[in-house]
Amino acid sequence: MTSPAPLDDRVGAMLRALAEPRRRAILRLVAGTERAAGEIAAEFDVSRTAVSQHLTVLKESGLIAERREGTRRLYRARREAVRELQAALDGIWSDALDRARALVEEDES
Amino acid sequence: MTSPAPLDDRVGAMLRALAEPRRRAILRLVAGTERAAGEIAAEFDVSRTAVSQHLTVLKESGLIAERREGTRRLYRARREAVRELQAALDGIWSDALDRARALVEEDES
DNA sequence: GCACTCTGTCAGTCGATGCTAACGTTAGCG
DNA sequence: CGCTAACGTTAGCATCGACTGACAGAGTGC
Repeated sequence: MTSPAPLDDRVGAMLRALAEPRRRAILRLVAGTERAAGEIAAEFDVSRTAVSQHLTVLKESGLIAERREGTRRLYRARREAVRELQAALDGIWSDALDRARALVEEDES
Repeated sequence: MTSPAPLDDRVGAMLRALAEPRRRAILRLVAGTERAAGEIAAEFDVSRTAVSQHLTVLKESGLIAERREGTRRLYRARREAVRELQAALDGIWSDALDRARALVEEDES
């Protein structure tokens, strides 16, 4: 499977990563185009350190992938991860249906 | 339109709201079934105050709707809001395509 | 009006997190 | 090997956000 860690953990990690505006901007930047860390950092008014930390968070959430090439590190957005997140959002309602069914059974007992 | 506030602000508010595990649990709880505030609070081991604040955050993000009935306040998840969020996530890549096109034009100049 | 219920709001505490500055690490070049 | 470039990592600081306890308000029944 694609889930070495529990699914809700990974979804939570992605949502926490996306909660930060700057991380969303970074994700948009590496969507479709692979970019190097310094290249990304140059786009923002914060230190490279801060951007590097954001990249770490995004990477650990699975939203971006890292590839090394010499001293450079290239990043790209993982669309599959976003799809997984979108599916999990749908799951909110299917879980709700399960609970509704359970309630009905309780009433019938 | 459905957007009195800029779209990215609303998306950001939703993501920030969903970043909190307890708020996700609350959202699941009111997905499909309308529930009262106290009823929701009873499901968790935190004070009603905390739950009330979570409900406020969720409401301001647009993820849930509030309806008053007597002294009670009933909450339900707004699936439309989640759909809007999912669409915004897709938008990450369409924006990327726009940028890619712009880059091509630059190269051609 | 009085009491009781259901709920939101305010003030204050404490841990989480985003930031900067200084340092460590790895790859390539002479 | 020495030097530089491109990164990540650590320590320390400031702000944010989740929580609790005490209080306030609106609705219902007596």
